[in-house]
Formats: sequence, C-alpha cells, structure tokens
Amino acid sequence: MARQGSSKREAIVAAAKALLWERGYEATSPRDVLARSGAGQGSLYHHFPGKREVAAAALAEMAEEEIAVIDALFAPGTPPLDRVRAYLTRERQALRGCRLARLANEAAMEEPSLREPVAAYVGRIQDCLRASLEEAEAAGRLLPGVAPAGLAAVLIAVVEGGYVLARVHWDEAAMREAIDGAVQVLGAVTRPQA
Amino acid sequence: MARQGSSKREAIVAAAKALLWERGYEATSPRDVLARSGAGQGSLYHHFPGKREVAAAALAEMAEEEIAVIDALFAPGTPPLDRVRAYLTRERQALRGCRLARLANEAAMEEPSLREPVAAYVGRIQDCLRASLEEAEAAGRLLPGVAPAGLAAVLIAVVEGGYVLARVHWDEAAMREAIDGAVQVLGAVTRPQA
DNA sequence: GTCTATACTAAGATAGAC
DNA sequence: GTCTATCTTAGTATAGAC
Repeated sequence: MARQGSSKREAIVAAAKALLWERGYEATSPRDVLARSGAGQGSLYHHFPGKREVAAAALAEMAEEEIAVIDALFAPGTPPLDRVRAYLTRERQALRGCRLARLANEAAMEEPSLREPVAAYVGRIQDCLRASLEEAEAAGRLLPGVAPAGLAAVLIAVVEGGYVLARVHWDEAAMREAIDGAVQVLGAVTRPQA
Repeated sequence: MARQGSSKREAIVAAAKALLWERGYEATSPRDVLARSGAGQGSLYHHFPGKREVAAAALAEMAEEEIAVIDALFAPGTPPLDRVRAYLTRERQALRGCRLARLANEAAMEEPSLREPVAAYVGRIQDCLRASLEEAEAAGRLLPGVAPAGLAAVLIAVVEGGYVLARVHWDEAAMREAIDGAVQVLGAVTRPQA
C-alpha cells in the first residue's frame, strides 16, 4: 500500500539497491541489508515477507530510474543515429557490470518478480534502438540488407556482452574495444546524410 | 601433482564442473559437490585446500575442453568468413548461459585462479575471430573502415550478450535475434569473393 | 513501526578413525 | 585416500516487547 512514510522501509530498499548492484542477489543476505540500512530485523519482516520481495522492490526502483535515463537519451531532438551513438558511448563503470542485467545468470531470474524489471530495462533499450534505427532507415541512411530490428539486437547485445568481457578480463578496455567496434560497424552500415 | 589416480578426486571435479554451469560459484556449496560426486567430506579436503581450489580445477578443465572445440571450429580448411559464421551460428543452450562466462558477475572473478580460465576461453575466441577476419581483410573481403580487431570484439560481445538477453527475457529467441543480426551485419560489411 | 532476542538450517572447514 | 562426526559462523526467518 503506502509507497511513502516508514523511513526504515525506504532505508531497507535503498540498501538493497546498492547491495544488489555490488554483489548480486544470492550473495546479498538480509543481514547485509539490515546492517547497511541501519534497520533492525523486525523492520524488514514487517514491511516485506522476505528477501525476495525486498529484492523485487529494489529492482523495480532501479529499473524505473534507469529507464528514465534511457528515455532521456533517446528523446527526439537529435538525429536518430546520433541518439544510437550517444547510447553506445555513454559513460559506464564496466567493471561493476550492468546495474540490472548483472543478475542475468542468477537462479533468481527464474522468479518473474525479479526477472521482469531487468527484462523491462533491456527491452526498453532495444525498443529505443530499433525505433531510432527505423527512423534512420526511413531516411534512407541504412545500407540495404541491414534490418533495424536485427541491428538493434546486435547493439544491446554488444553493450551487455561488453560488460561481461570487462569483468572476465578484469579490464575496462575490453568493453571499450567492443563499443568502439560497434560504433565503427554502425558507421559502415549507414551512409552520410543525403 | 598427480593428475591421475584417485577416483574420488575426479568425481569431485566432475561434479563441480556440472554444478558451476548449473548454479555458478556462490550458489554451489562443497556439500552439493560431495552429494553429487558421492564422495565424503574428507576426500574433498584431502585433495583440495577448499572450495575455491575445487572450482579452479573444474574451470581449468572446462576451459581446456571448450578451447579445444573452438580450435576445431576455427581450424583452417574452410574460408575464413565461413569459420566466423560457423562460430556465430553454432548450437547453444541459450538459457543455460555460457559455460564459462556465466560466472562473469560473481565476486569470484576477482580471484585470478578462477577468472583466468574464463578469460582464456573468451580471449581465445576473440583471437580466433580476429585472425579469421584479418585473413578475410587480406583477401580484400572487408569493407574499408571496418577493422578486424574491432569486428572481432563486437562478435564475441554479441554472443556473450546474447546469452544475457536470453536469460533476462527467459527466451532463447532473444539470443537468436542478436546472432542473426550479427550474421546480417557481417554480410553487410564484407563483399563476395572476388 | 521498530527493536532485540531467538531459532533453525546450511555453508565451509577440521578431526581423527579406518 | 576415504570415511563419519563435529565445529563455527552466516543465512533466513520468527517471537514478542516497546
């Protein structure tokens, strides 16, 4: 019910948001959340049935925040291919992993309440990419044989895969190389404004 | 030392290999490994100092196996761009995640003995892709402005990112779309054999 | 709504017999 | 080399006072 009030509920969710990004779901315990939030045992189990629901609330907030950032990035006003490039090259903390999709490989993804915010976030990015690329295609800027939907799928995959590369090589440059390559490929499959 | 003998050691490592793919590192306990392997407590701690070293041994074997598959895929004999396409379109169990890189977002990746097999695997793929693309470039098959190294980084990122997309959407098709897009993009930035 | 105290199970590792 | 028994701490949740 109440989305406001209860300072401890907010503190708990805020702590969960931080810990889910830092450590993921499995590796975050209710004790960790309580310690970081300054709340006592009772507060958590008063506001939530258990750990899963705390995480679901935290992920929902994170998705909402990040989707707002995406929507701002893709707002009309700049040319469509510039929006795509702006998304690709936005600043990222590669070694921390994607704030939401870092949970992709946890068993928690089989739980819809946890998976859905993550899916909504990456799905929204892919939708925005596709819409921009369709706009570019309509303006005759895409090489024939390059479908906007396929290219959008490639680009979101490159970004999420770039995080993976950075983590396994423990080197931000591994992600940069993939992103730079994607920008080059994007340039190769588009043509300058007529 | 001994790489042979001790049936229980092998059973323990085999069980760890299966569990690491299924559940990841954090979510796999020594008890799970013992239960699946049929070994007792003492066997594990006789052969290994602890959980981390079991996982390191398992990951080393997994990397060795998977690198052998990659090397076979990229063996000379077929034209370079066919090798690249064969890698992209090889059969995968998208929802299970990458056998090695599924660990990318675990805290365990800060441990070199666990990270290195994973990095060696994805690094080898990227090297094979780059070598094939350089060969294609030398044959004049790459569009100008497309660097082999950048394209190789894009393609490994698409595959690893494709696994992420499949998991978060809980849908194999999400990965297929990214892979199909990559094949199309590859077609668009190359030209038919002269 | 919030707290402390408590309970129960699992994680990870050790001890010591065979 | 392998086993069972044991130990210690953390994960997750409940009870009940304030």
